[in-house]
Amino acid sequence: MNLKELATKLGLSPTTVSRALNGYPEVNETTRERVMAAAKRHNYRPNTRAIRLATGRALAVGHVIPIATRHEIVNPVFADFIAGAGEVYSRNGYDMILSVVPDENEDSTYRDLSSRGAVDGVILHAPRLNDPRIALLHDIGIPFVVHGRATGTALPYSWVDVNNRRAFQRATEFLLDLGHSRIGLVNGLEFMDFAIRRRTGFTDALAARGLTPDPALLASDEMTEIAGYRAARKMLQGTAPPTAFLVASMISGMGVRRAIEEQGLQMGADVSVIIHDDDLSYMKNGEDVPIFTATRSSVREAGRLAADLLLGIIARPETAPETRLLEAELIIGQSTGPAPRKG
Amino acid sequence: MNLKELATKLGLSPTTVSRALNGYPEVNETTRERVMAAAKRHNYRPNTRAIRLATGRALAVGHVIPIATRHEIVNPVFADFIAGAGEVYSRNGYDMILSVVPDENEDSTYRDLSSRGAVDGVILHAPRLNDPRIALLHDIGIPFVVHGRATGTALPYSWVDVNNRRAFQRATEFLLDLGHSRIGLVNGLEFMDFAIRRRTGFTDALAARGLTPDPALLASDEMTEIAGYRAARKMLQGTAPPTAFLVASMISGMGVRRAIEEQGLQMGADVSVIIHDDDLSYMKNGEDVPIFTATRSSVREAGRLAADLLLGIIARPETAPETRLLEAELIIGQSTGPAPRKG
DNA sequence: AATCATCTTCAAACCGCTTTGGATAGCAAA
DNA sequence: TTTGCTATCCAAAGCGGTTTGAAGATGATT
Repeated sequence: MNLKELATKLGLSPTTVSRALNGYPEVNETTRERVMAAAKRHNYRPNTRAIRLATGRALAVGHVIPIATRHEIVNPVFADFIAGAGEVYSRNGYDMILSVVPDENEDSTYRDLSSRGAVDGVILHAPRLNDPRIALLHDIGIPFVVHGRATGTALPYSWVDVNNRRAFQRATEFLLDLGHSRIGLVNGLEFMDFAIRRRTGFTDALAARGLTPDPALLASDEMTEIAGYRAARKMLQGTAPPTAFLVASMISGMGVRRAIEEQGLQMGADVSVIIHDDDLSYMKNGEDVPIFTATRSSVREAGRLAADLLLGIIARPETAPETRLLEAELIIGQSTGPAPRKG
Repeated sequence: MNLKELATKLGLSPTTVSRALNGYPEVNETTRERVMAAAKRHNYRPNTRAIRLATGRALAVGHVIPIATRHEIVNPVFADFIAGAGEVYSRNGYDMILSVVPDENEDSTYRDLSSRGAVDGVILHAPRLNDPRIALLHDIGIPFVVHGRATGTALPYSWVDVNNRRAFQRATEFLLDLGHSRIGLVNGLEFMDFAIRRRTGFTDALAARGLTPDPALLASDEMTEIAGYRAARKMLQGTAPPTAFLVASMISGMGVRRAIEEQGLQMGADVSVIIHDDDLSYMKNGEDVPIFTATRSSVREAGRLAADLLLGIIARPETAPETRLLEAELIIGQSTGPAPRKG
C-alpha cells in the first residue's frame, strides 16, 4: 500500500493525502480525519526510502565502531551508550546505523556515510589526545557530537563527557583522607582522552598533598579483567606494594580484586579499591550496598544526552556547539577502609 | 557531485555512466575507464537514498533491541554479536540499523521496519520458549535469521545457535567424573530458550548417572554479577551446600566466585566452577591459563555466521531455511578440581 | 548495395514520496 | 456585480539513481 493507491482509494490526490498525514494546515479537518482513518485501516506507512530521497534528509544517525585489527576489543560501555542514544532516536523517528569497520577504514567510513547521504549526523566515540577525527568531521561538514573530549583540539565542537579529572581527584582525596599514601592507578589506555584526564586528576590530588606518583604504581592498559588483574598483581608483588587502588572500570576492578585475594589479602580491609562505575546495566555495582566504592556516572544517560544534542544540531545546524559536563557521584561501598598501620 | 553532473562533465548520458560504474557489459571498456577515473577524481559516491528507492532494496539489515521497562538490562553479549555481524554487513555494502525500543513495541517495530521499507531482513535476538515473534516475522514476510532457537515453534526458520544442551551436558559429566555429586546450576532466565536447553543438558547428565537435581541447587536469574553472587551465596549457606557450580556466563561466574571466597572457600580447590564463556572481547577468560573451566563458543563468530546466512536469504529468498549448530569447546581452567572428601 | 547482427549509447519512464505553483469554490468586502 | 481573500485541493516537477526500449554506428554477410 503506497501513497498513490491510498489516494486513489480515497478519491483524493497524493498531494492532499501527504499533507493530511503530515499535519499541514491547508487541508480540511474532515478530510484529514478521513485520510487518517483510511491510513490506519490499510496499515499504511510511508516508504522511508522515498521520504529520504524526496526530503534530502537521511533521518538516520551514524555510529562508527572501529575494530582494531590486533586487539579486537569491543568497548563494553558501548552497548549501554548505544542503548541510551537509541531510545532517543526511536522516539524521534530516527534510525541508528552502526558501522563496524577495521580501524584503518574509519576515516573513509565517515566520508562515505556523509557523501552517500546515509546519515544526517554522527556520534564520535572514544576520542583520543589530539584526535584527528574532529578536524575530519569538520572538514566533511557533517553534524556531530563527541562522547568525551579531545584534549589538544582547537576546533569547537559539541560534546558530552563526565568530569573525569574531578572524579579521580575526589577519589584520590578520599583515599588520602583514609590515610593511604601508596595508591596504585590502574588506568585505561593513556592515549584515550578520558584516561589522560583521570590520570591528571589523580596526580593533581597527590600533588596537592605534596606527593609525587611512584611510576611503579602507574599502570595503563585495556580495561579488561585480565589487564586489571595483571597490573594489580605486579604492583602487589613489588617491593613497596600499594595499600589502595584507583581503577578505571568495574571490569578491571574485578581483576584487581582477584589479584588482591590471590595474595591472601582482603579487599576493603587490607587493600582499598575505588573504581569508576559506568553504571552498566549488566554490571551493577551491588544494589543495597555497593561492592566497590566508586565514582559513578551513567554512560546510558550520556548516550541519551549525546543523541539529544545531535538531533538538536541536525535540526538547527547554525547554532553554536553545546556541551554537557556530567559530574560523577562518589559512592561509598565496601571496598575502602582506613590504611592499615605499618608493620 | 551527482550522477547527472558527472555525466555532463563526461559528455555522456547518465545511463551510460551508471552502467559503466556498475559493471554492465554493454559499455565500451575505454569509456568505462574514463568514467571510473572521473568518478574517482571527483570523489563521486552514488546517493544511497536514490539507489534504495530506484532498486526497491533497503541495503540494510535490522536488529531490534527490546528494552524491558522494569529491569533495563542490555544483554552484554550483544555488543560482540553485533560486532561480528557488522563486519559482514560492512564488507557487503549493507548498513546495520539498530532499533532500541521498549519491549511492548517490539512487534510493531518489526512491522514498521518492514512496511517502511527500511530493511531487507532482520536478526531475531534472544528467542524464548514458544517465541511468538517467529510467527510474526513469517507473517510479515521478511527474511530473518534467529540467534538461537525457539523450542516449541513449528514453523521452519534459519538459525545460528550453540549446542547449549550438549555443552552443559558435557560440563556436568566432567564435574561428575571429578566426583562432584552436589552441583548447583546458576542458570539464566528460564523463559529464554538457551537457558532451557542448558538446564536440560544438566539434568540429562545427572539422570544418566541416576541422580535427580536438588531444587535448592537450581537457580535462574539475570546473568549479572550480583545475581550470580546471590544465587551462589544462598546455595552455599544452605544445609547441604554444593561442591560445584555450573554457571551461565563469565559475569555471573565472577559473582559466584565472590560468594565462594566470601565463605572462606577457594574456587578450584574447595568448590569447582564451570562457566559458559561467550568469548567476549572485553571478558577474556585468561590468556595462557584460563581462569575458569568453561564451555566456550564465540558469540562474535555466531554474529558473523548469522549475518552471512541472512544476506544469503536476502539474495535468494526462495531457498530453504539453513541452520548452523556450533559446538562449544570444553576448556579446562583453574576453577575445577576433584570433589573434596567429606568430613 | 542491401541486410543483419553486434556494439555502444541514449531518452525517458520509473521508484514513492514532498513541494511548488496554480486552480477552484465560497464568501466577505467594495 | 466585481474584486479580493481564504480555504481547499490538485497537477506536475522534482529528489538521484536504475532500467527499459530504442536508435545510431560499425562491420560482416549475402
